[in-house]
Amino acid sequence: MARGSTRPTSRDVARAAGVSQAAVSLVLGDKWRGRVAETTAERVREAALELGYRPNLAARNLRLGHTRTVLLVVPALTTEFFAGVYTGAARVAAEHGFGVVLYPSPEGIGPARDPFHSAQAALDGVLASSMAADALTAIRGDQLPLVMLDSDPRGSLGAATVNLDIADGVRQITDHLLGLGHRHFLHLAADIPSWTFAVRAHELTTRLATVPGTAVRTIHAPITIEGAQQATTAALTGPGPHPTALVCDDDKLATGAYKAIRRMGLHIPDDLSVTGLDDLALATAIDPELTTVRLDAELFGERGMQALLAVLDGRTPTKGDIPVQLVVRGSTAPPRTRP
Amino acid sequence: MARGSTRPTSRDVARAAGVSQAAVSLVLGDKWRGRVAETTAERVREAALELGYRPNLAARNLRLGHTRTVLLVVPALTTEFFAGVYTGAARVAAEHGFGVVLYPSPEGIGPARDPFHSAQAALDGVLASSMAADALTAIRGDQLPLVMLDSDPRGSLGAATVNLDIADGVRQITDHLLGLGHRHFLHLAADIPSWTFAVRAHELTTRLATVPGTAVRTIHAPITIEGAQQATTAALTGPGPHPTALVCDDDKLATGAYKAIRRMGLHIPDDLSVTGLDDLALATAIDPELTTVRLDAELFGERGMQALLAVLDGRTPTKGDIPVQLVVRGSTAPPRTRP
DNA sequence: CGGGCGACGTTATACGTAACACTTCCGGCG
DNA sequence: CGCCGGAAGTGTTACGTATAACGTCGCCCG
Repeated sequence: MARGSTRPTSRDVARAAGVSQAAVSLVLGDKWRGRVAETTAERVREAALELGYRPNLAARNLRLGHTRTVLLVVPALTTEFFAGVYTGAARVAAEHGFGVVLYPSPEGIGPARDPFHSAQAALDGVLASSMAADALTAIRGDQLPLVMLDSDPRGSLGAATVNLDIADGVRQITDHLLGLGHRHFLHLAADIPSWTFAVRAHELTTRLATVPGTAVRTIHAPITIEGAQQATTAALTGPGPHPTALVCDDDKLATGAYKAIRRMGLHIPDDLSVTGLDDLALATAIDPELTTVRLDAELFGERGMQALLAVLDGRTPTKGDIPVQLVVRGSTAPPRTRP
Repeated sequence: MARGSTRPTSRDVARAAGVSQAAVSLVLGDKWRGRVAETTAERVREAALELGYRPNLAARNLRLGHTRTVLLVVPALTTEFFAGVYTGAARVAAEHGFGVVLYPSPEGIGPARDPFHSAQAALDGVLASSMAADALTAIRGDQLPLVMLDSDPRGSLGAATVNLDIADGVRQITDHLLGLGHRHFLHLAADIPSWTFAVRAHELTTRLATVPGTAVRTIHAPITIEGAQQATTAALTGPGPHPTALVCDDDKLATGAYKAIRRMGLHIPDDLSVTGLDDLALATAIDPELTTVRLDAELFGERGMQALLAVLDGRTPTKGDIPVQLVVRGSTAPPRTRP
């Protein structure tokens, strides 16, 4: 980990390349046309790459007096609406060389005053969802302390992980459906190669493998209402035996499935039992209300942050998955006919 | 605006208070017990307040070598789930003197690589939703260039505004319902004192005032499914004439109203027409699909950012509200009986 | 043949803050 | 009377970067 070694500065790069710090600044700042020889510039770039040099943005901002960064204040994160606002704003900003930082105005507690403290400068550490895995390559570029959320404990690059006990949630769902008498399952899975979804599939299939006479078929869909609807329609109108229970990877997928099932003139739960996972507000907005597994998102966030603070402090984060709870509602019932 | 005047530094405060810069740092850093006299400390604090001094965090971070700021990487903003994660993380972080900055990993385009550029240092400007009005007092504390989203063009402290043409959207809804034959309206309004909601109420009532024989009653509810459900239930079970059309301030409120109406055994749209505003994914997830007004959130974000960039550039942002579009779906129909 | 200019760099400085090391003043104590 | 120690500050430096100002050297042109 090289805990004690400090980050290389432009002067270190200069020493390594045998030039002055100013030359490094010119080359890396792309201001060297006609000021530095091509061969020298190349030497500097090599040295920078070699040392893994990253400019200290605090210093740069101090020197420059500006940051090309803008703050977007939004009422809360719950609204899809402001997600779109962010996307559009970030796109335009990026085209102009600006970055956007989000400040969700506090709902309830939170850092009430001084949003600017929140929106400051370089980072001491990173808390990352495994679903944002593509961004992690960039993150590994820096040597920042990292804690992963809902990620494979083995194979997280040595980073600490904080996980919800998703496996137990899936076990609870499966046992609930088995107890009702279901034997033919359809698994509506997210088409994202993330550990948190892999766990769902693994747990469902291994659990069912212990019960004779069961069958499960898996279909994949993007995590959108439309995507789930299409996938469900395709699966249910095809040939083969009809499932009596539909296990969805999350509540949003379940909502899409609801639409597909409704369009086909079928009834939930009489013709088909449906389960979700998350327990979003959505789960009780749809009819019938969804049987799902409640994840305590706030606790998850708290535990994640505590782990990161521990790492920053040189301590070892406490282990232990966060428990989850099955919530039975109107979308599950015994199958109408025994096959 | 004092465009040219630069921000006061700790040395300016020192000069004004007749002490050294070091003393200012001690006093404002709360490290002065036994090092500076109480009367002197008070003089420094007064001078700082007088000049509106704010420490330059880029300089502080450079000096300190850390930022007490942490990055939370989330898959996207659309999920309520990660809103909870943020809330919990931000609470714990605040308790430890840490701030949290959000980096929503890009969906589609966006600033793909280098999230750290996005998460950098102090701010050049602010883009603020009027719904986050409470945070604005803090924002006005600094002299940052500001652009307001969906805010009263008059009375925004001289800041530029970028607005959706909400008034026209409400007009389209009202005309649609009037055209179907509705005369008795119920208005389910958000209980937030924000301009964007005030516009809805104003436009609905003034439009109906021009049509003889119409009546409208307004009830307020928090923007949650539960809150809307309770308010709707209370309004519909009370005495008085029954409305045939329910106009909701947004799609989420409409979803809560759906639940209330369903629980009462009434049918949409036969017994009651319902409208929303936003056109979230939610609007087509519920049954029947919701007649609502589509807001182009991304365009809104783009226009807002363009305006802010213009201000930063010393230019005057282009004026003009962003058009919106009525989307008619299954939740509206002619009233069953003419009163 | 001299001087100027372009190529190729370097030296020095400033951004605003925090903190270490140092000075001065004064009261008290042996 | 001498000196010690705490209170009340001040002088100075360093954090890492970008850039303006300044050399140096060879070559070409008048």
